[in-house]
Amino acid sequence: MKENTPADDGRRAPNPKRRSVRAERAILDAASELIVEVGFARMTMEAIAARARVGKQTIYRWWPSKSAVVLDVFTHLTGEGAGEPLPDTGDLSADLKAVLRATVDEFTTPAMDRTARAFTAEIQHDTELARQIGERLVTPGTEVYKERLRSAVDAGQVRSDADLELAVELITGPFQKRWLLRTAPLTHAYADDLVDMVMCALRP
Amino acid sequence: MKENTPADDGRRAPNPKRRSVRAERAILDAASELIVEVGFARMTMEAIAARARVGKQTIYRWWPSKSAVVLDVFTHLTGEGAGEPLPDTGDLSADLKAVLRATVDEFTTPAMDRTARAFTAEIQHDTELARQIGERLVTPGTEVYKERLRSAVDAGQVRSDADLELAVELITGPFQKRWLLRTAPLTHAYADDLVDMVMCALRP
Amino acid sequence: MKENTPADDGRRAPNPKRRSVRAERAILDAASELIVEVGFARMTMEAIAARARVGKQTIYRWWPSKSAVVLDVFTHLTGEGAGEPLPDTGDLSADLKAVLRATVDEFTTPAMDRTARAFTAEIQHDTELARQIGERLVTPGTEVYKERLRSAVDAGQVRSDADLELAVELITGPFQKRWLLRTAPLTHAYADDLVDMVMCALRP
Amino acid sequence: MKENTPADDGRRAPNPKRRSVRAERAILDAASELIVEVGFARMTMEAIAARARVGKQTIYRWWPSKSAVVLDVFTHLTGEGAGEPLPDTGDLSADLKAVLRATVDEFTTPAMDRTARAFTAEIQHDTELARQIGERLVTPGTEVYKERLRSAVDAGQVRSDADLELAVELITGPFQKRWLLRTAPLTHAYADDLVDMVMCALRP
DNA sequence: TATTAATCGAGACGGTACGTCGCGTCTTGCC
DNA sequence: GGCAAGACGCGACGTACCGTCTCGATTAATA
Repeated sequence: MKENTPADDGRRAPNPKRRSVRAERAILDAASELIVEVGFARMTMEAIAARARVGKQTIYRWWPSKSAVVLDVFTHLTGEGAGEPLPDTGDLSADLKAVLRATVDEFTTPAMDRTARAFTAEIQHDTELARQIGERLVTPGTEVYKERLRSAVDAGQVRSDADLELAVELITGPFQKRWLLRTAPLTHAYADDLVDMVMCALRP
Repeated sequence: MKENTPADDGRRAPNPKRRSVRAERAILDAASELIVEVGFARMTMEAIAARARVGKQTIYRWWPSKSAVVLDVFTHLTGEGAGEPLPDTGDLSADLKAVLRATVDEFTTPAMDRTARAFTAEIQHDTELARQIGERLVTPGTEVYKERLRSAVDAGQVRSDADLELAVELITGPFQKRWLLRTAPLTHAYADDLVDMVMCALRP
Repeated sequence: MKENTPADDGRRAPNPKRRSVRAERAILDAASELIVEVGFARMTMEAIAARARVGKQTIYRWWPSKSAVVLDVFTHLTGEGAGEPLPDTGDLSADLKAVLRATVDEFTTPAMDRTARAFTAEIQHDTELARQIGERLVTPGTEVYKERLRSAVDAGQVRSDADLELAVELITGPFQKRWLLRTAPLTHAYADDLVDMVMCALRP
Repeated sequence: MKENTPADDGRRAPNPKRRSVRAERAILDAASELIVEVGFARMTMEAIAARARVGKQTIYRWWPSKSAVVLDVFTHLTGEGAGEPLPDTGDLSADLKAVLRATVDEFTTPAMDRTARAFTAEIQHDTELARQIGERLVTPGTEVYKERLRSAVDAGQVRSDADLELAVELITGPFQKRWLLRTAPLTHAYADDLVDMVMCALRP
C-alpha cells in the first residue's frame, strides 16, 4: 500500500495558508478562457501564466500539470450542481427527460463542451487524473441517477430486479457516445427518445 | 469551396509507385510498438523514425501527422473484420452476445486498448481525424448492427417502430462509456447483461 | 551631483541599532564557506540564507548585492594586516622577499584564493564594487609598498629618479598575472627571483 | 590518462561537415555585438539566439557554454595577429615600445576591452576555459616576446643569464594589472616608461 | 542496360514550450 | 521593527520535439 506521508513528492510542500487568492483566481480564469479560445492541446502553461500575470512557478507550485489546472476549472464549472439529487415529481420519465434536456443544454455550451472533451482526452493516458475525475465527478453523477431510480422502484414504476448501475449506463452511455463521437447533434428530442426507449427496458 | 486537385498543399505530391515498402512497414510497426510501450502522447515522431531506422522526412512525406500514422496502425489492427456482417443464427440475443463478447476480448488487448484510447483522445481536438474515423470506422460499425436489427424486425423479434440508430447506441454506448471511463471491468458477463436489458427495450 | 543623504534608495533605511549580531555573523560565515565550496558564481543568495538560517530579506536589508556580502567576507579575511607598514630592516631586497613570500602563502590558501578570484572576476563588470575594492584594498596595499621604497631611496638603495608607482607595479603586476592566469605555480623561489630582477631595475 | 574517443560527452556528436556557415557567423556576430552593448554578464544565450535568428539548440550544439562562444569571438578578434613574431629592428627598446603601444590601442577599444574583461572574469571559475585560453592565447603571446628577447640576448642587448619567462612577465604583468584594476589609464607614455624601466632590469 | 530523377537515411536548422532555478520584492506571523 | 520563512512576478536556463531543409547514397522506372 502506498504511504500517505505528506510532502512525498521531492520538493518541500508549499504552505497553503500563504497561497495567493488573486493568483489562484487569475490562473483558473485564464485557463478557462484559453481552453475555450484555443482548446486544451494548444493551450500552454506559458500562455496561462502570461494571461494571469503570474509566474510559471506559481502554477507549478500548486498544480502538477496542465490537466490538473483544467480539472479545477472543470470542477468549478460543474461544481455548483454536483451532488444535488435529481427532481422527483413521481413521474420518472418526465424527470429523466428534464434532467437529460438540461444536460444537453450544458454540453452544447462551448465552455463546457471544450473542457469536457479536453478531459475525456486527457484521462486516456493520465490514470491519476482519471481516478480523480471518477471519484469527484463520475461516481457522484451516477449515484444521483441511481437514487432516483431506487425511488422509482419503490413506486413500482421500475421492475425490482433491474440492475440500476446498468440502467444508468443505458441512459448516460448513448448520450456520451453521441456527444463524444459527434455522431449526431444533441437535441431535446433526442433526450426524450432516449428516455422513452430506456423506460421500455425498465418497466415491470 | 476548397479545390480538390491533388498536390494542392504546396509541396509536389510524392509518387506512390516509388514508395519504399520496407520503410512503410517499419514505420507502422514502430508506431504500433511505441503506442503500446509509451502511449500516444509520449510517442514522438523522432522516436518512430529512430526505431524504424527511417528519416523523419520519410514519415512526413506520406503522413501529415502523428495521428495519421496511428490511424493507419489502427486500421490495420481492426481492418480485417471491418464491414463484415454480424452473425445471424435467428436468435438475436445470442448473436448480439457473441459479438459483444468478442468486442470485450478485443478491447482487453493492450494494443487495441491503447490505440483506441489514443484515438478517442485525439479526435476531441482534431476534427479532420474525427471525420475520417467516423467515416471509416464508426459508421460502418454501426451499420452492421443496424442490418442485423433490421433482420430481427423482419423476424418479429424486435418491434417495428423502434429507432434502430438509437437501438444500436443503446448497446454500444454503455459499453463504450464503461471502457472509456474505466468505471468497471469489461467482462463477458457484462456483455450478456447489457444485451439482456437492451432486448427488453426492443421486444414487441 | 549625487545626494549623499541616507535612505535615498527608495526604501526607508533600516535602523542599525536593531541589527541582529548573530544574523550578520551567520551570513558572513555561510558566504565564506560557500565561496570556498562552490565558488562565487555558483553561490546563490538563497543558499547563503538557507545555510545561515536567515530570511533572504535579512541579507538584502543590509547588503545591496552578493558582491557586497563577499566584499565584507574578504575585508574580514585580509582586514587584520591591511594598512600595516612593510618591515624595514634596512635591507630592501630581503624585506621585499619576506613580504612577497608571505603573499605567496596567503594566495595559496583556498579561502583567500577563491575569494580573491571571485572579486577579480566581479569587478570586471561591477564598477561600483571596483571603486570600493580600489579604495579599500588596492590603494592602501600599493601605498605601503611605496612607503618602503621611499625609505630605500633615502637610504640610497634605490635610484632617486625612479617612478615608485611603476616600481610597485613591477613587483605586484607579474605576481598577480601569474596567479590570475595560473601560468605557473606561486612559490617562494619565484618571489625571490622576481624581487632580484626588480632590484636590478631600481638600483642607482 | 583521459580517453580521447570522440563523442564522449553524452549526446552523439554533431557532424561538423553539416554545420551551417551562416548560423556560425550570425552567432559570433551577435555575441560580439551584445558583449559590447550589455557586457558578458548581462548577455544571455536567448539574446544571442534571437539576434542571430537562430534556434538556441544550434548554439548549444556547437558550443558548450556562453564562455565558449565568447572565446571564439575573442579568438577571431585577436586571431589575425596571433603567432606573428614581434618586429626586430635591432633596437629592443624601440621594438617593445611599439608593440606595447599597439597593445594599449587594442585594449582601449571597447570591443576588445569588454571581451577581454569577460574572459578574465570567466576563467576564474571555469578551469577548462582557462586551460584553452592559456593554450591558445597566453602561451603563444608569451612566446613571441621570448623569441624577441632571445634575439636581443644574441645581440648583446640583454644579459645572457636573464630568466626570459620572468622578463616577459615584467613587461606584461604591470600592464595587465593596470588594465585589470583600472588603477590608472593606459597610455603610450605609460608603455614607454614601463619598457624603459624593464630595460634597466635586463641590460648586461 | 544505362540513365536519371525521386526516395531514402541521416540529421542540422529555426522555432516553441517545457519544467527548473534563482533573482529581488512582498507578506505573514513571531519575538 | 527586525526577524525566519517563503510565496510572488519575472527572466533565463538547457532540453525535447516540432516540421522543414539540405545532404550524399541508393533505387527503380524509363530511354
